[in-house]
Amino acid sequence: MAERPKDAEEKELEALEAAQVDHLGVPLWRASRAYVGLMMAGYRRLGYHDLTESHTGLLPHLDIGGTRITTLAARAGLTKQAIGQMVSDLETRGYVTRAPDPNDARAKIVRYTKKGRRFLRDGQVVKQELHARCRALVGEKNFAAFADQLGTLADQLEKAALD
Amino acid sequence: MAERPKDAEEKELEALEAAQVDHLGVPLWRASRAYVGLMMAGYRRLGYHDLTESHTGLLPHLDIGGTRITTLAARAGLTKQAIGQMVSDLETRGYVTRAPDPNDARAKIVRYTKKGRRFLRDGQVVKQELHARCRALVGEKNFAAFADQLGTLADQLEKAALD
DNA sequence: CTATATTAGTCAATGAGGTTTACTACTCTA
DNA sequence: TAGAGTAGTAAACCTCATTGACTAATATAG
Repeated sequence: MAERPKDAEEKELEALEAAQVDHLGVPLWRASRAYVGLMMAGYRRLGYHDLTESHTGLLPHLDIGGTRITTLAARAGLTKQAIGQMVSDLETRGYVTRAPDPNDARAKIVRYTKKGRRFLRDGQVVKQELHARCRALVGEKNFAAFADQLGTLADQLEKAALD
Repeated sequence: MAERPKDAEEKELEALEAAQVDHLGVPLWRASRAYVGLMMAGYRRLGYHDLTESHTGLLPHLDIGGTRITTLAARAGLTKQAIGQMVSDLETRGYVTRAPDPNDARAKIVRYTKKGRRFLRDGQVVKQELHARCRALVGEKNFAAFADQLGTLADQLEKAALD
């Protein structure tokens, strides 16, 4: 290995080393992770230690008037089984209740409890703080354009992912 | 419930409904998810069906000259146990090898196999395509600024997450 | 030149967050 | 009114990553 056995391979390695481009996926992922982390930290500071990321991701999809499992699944982009599990968790922890739908005996309606509504209210504060922080980081002037471009990117990439 | 029992609660609900702000976390998460999805789809189109997201996330951290498990863990922001598992997976699938470090008998050095280098090369193509796609979506003119702002946001949010 | 602390890596158990497959119960429609 | 479609549940499994406990090798303080 020390007496120059393969020049071709060496060249290949150098070429690979040079080609390491950093694509948009990296900052996108890092920003997303950090954002969620800060949100969870905010919730914990307010005393919500029993909620995981998936819980806090689900709750905003729940309408004030109550929502069906299937609807939640569609909104969150998950299977209804997954939502069913989360709802059970949240029920155990006292944030939501599951009641039969008077209009359809198959369906059940998930609703906030009082504790759930309190979380929702507190959550708004956390989100607004974080949003303001981002606004400051990006810069007041650029923020609107940035948010708009990010939104477009998310929309278009999701559309592209459907092939 | 139909004869106006609680005006206070009704008001509360209305207020909550109105307060649903959409924060930056949502598009950030959606864009990140879609991006990764498209990358994986690209890899699959090239015939890489045996690699998961975590594998493709790890490989770029591996230097051409080989890298220690601990170093990989630090770069990826994961525990060395987690990296150890992934490396074992990738070893089984034939993308990397694990060799003893001649300078430190405790350590092992993870290196690409020929198959691994081929993946790295193909991966560059996939990433470049996707990057170009994003560039077009955001707009040629705005792209540099956008990428820069996104990078800053990621950096700062990560720093903020350290408290 | 030991005694001790640190570092590299592994093993095993566990947990979070989902998925697929298979099923029951109800509703809608032809 | 029979059959297709829809709402939800149950169970088994998968991926990704964690914590805790451990071995072996190295570095360092006395």
